[in-house]
Amino acid sequence: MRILIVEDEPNLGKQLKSTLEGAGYAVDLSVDGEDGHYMGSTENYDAVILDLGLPEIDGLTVLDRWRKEGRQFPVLVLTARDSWSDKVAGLDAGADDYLAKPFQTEELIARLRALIRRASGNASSELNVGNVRLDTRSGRVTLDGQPVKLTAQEYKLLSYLMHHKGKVVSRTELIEHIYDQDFDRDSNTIEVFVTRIRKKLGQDVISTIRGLGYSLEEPVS
Amino acid sequence: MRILIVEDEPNLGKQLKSTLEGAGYAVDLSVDGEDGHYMGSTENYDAVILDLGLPEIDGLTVLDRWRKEGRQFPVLVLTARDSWSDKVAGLDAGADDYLAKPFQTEELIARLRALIRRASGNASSELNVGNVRLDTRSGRVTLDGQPVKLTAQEYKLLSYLMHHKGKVVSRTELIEHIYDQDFDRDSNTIEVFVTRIRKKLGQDVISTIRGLGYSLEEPVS
DNA sequence: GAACGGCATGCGCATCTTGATCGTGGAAGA
DNA sequence: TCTTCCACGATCAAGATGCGCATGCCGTTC
Repeated sequence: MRILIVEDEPNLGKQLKSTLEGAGYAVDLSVDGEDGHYMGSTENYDAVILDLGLPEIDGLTVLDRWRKEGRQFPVLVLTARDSWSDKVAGLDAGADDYLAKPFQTEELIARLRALIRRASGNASSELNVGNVRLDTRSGRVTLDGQPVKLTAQEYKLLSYLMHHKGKVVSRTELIEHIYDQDFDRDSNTIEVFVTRIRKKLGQDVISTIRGLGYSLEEPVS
Repeated sequence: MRILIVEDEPNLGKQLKSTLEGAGYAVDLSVDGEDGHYMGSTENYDAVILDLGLPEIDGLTVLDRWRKEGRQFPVLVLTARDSWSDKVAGLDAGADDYLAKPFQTEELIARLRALIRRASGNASSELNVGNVRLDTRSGRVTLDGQPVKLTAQEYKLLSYLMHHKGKVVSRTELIEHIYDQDFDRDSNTIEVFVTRIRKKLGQDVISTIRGLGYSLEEPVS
């Protein structure tokens, strides 16, 4: 899952970035509204964290532009404490959730998770495909109830596929969502991780559609 | 489905081409307006992606010429960001949709899909013929609700037929839309794939019209 | 130094293609 | 109407192609 943070205060921004990376997200950080807007328009994010108190362009303006451009990603807005007017304005402009500064990083992560879950149309924090279960809250994966140890990248890849189960996902799409900007597009890392996941969870979990991509949901032979 | 991209910036062009090929399209790429216009006039495309900011000939001119020549294919225009005048002019000149640069590849694909769908007169992303259903979004095919595994080429062929159900489609037309330029036209690949699809989906799905081609929609016996 | 992520290589096999052969529909003639 | 023949399409099998897989190594990080 790939996140964009638009936050003008460098320290807070960096801290958030590393916290979220620790939680298993691919994170891009933008320090002003202009650049942030551009990134959000260009790249594919699964969620955006947007500080309203930006210099240059106002956060609300950025949000508004995105929505006018048709960007669908869920946006979590950060506001100064007790700024009710900001909150209302933010929700009007198309924010999906909001959080008052200062906040606990844990709460941020929880809300983020909920946001992404809702956006992909899943009600619960557990995703099931076949005998594999993935809990987005705890970040745990089980096979037939038995815990399986996945590395960070393996988890990201599996998680994305499970959030889009049934859909045929191309390698390009996977790369765009698992890595942050600037990643060599012609390398076989995706294949390698698919192989490793299959070793841990069984061959049938991820099915290959030659020439198109990968898909969850066991193939009907 | 066969797409023409007219884009002067080589990197973006190549990237688009490979992304769209990954999504299952046959793609021709042209790097200048003159050549692009020629290709569009000569070959049969299901959709065209046209950058307005071309050197030599302006993209609008190209579009205008095509329309004057009676070319009907849907055109998706790429414009510089926030260039409203370009947008208006493009739509006036006969563009079917427009997308501001920079854009997300996924959005491009979604719009392209919608364009092709609309052009073939379908409202939804699901195409139904008899007991066969094809979902263009997820790239899946079901027979009586049961998923059927098709290879990339089989899918392309079936998809084209389903987008033109009822119409008699000649073998030449199929070849032109499933492969990109430079493909040996006298071979019996089409017949082979028709046979294979029939094996997977049933004999009656594709009916043969001798001397003319193939058609979906069960024959009236 | 252990674990993980990324990269390169060679191999195997699914898929595509081709050519050859078989089957069949339809026109023409009796 | 029936028969014959021809051409077009269907099917099959073998060969070529290239995609995806596995493996091992190296650099980096913790």
